[in-house]
Amino acid sequence: MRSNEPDATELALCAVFPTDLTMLLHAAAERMTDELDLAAVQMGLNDVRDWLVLAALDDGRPRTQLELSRVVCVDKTTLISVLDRLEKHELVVRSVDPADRRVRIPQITPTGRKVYAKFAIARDAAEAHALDGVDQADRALLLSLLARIADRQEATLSST
Amino acid sequence: MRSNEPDATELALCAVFPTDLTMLLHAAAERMTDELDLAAVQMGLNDVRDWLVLAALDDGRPRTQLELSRVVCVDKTTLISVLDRLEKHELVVRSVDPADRRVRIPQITPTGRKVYAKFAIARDAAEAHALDGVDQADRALLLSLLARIADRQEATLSST
DNA sequence: TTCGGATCGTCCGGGTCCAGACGATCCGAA
DNA sequence: TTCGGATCGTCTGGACCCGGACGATCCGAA
Repeated sequence: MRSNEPDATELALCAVFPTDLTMLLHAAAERMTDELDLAAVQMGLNDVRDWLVLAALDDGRPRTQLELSRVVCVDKTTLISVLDRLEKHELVVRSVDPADRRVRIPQITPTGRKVYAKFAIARDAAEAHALDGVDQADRALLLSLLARIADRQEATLSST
Repeated sequence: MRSNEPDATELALCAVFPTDLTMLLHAAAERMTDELDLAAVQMGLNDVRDWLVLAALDDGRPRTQLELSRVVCVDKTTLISVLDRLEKHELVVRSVDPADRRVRIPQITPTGRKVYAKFAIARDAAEAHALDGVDQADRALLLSLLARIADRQEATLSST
């Protein structure tokens, strides 16, 4: 029950760390994920990694599992369980590369493509909702700054 | 060794999902966290939760563990292990509220304050680095949009 | 005072994650 | 051809996370 202290404790971390970039990034990502996870489970996907992998596969470009794990930033061992689940639901198939029988090429199936398309609609709606009332220029700026932050670290990492 | 395929596979997920808000939020948060985790470990903290808790305690406002767990968005059971670790390193102490012996009031110690201050410098440097070259107005816009996204969902949640 | 329900911090069980080890396979050198 | 090192996907051990249950404590009603 929240009848005792309805809003006193509800001050989210934004109230405590109003200007901390990292905190805000986390909180915002969390909020979006929560909303999308809800949509994802409704159509049989498990969590953010499922549709993340599906999204990466949706462009049809062949990738090995290792490449895929790097692209979506999921540990290769964890990726196995994701692919196992998706394959069980017949959303992807793993085919062996005839040129190199060590590697598996996960591919999205027509069913998988359909599920992902349906999910993409929900995703776009959620993102549009989150940015409701923000004009186009500001949205573009937000996205570009985020992309800049996301990419920046590659330089600092490779300097080791 | 990255001598074989140095940059071919390095195209991060921004290249795959250039316009997806949620993805970018995740990636950006991840990058910042990676950088800050590095700084945190160097001064004896464990991961993002440690300095998150420390940051919340640094304002000196007394909070119960339950309140604290809500503020920093950490499960109350997980918070216990965080506090155990911080207390072992003498960065915080748990004192019993004399008015209600059920509750514990975690408080930051002078040592903890010192460690956090040191970390805060590294954090500010990392964030300044991430936004290097972005003018003040754009930074403010970024922060406000992130805060907006982070807070937005409370409304949609409480509507249930 | 006594007592039942509510709330605090903590503990336990099942599930998940990831570093490291492993077999299978490729490829270049001899 | 043969062989040693490198790389692929998979498996496994130990650590972590969190929902639910627990004892301790508070507080209002009788």
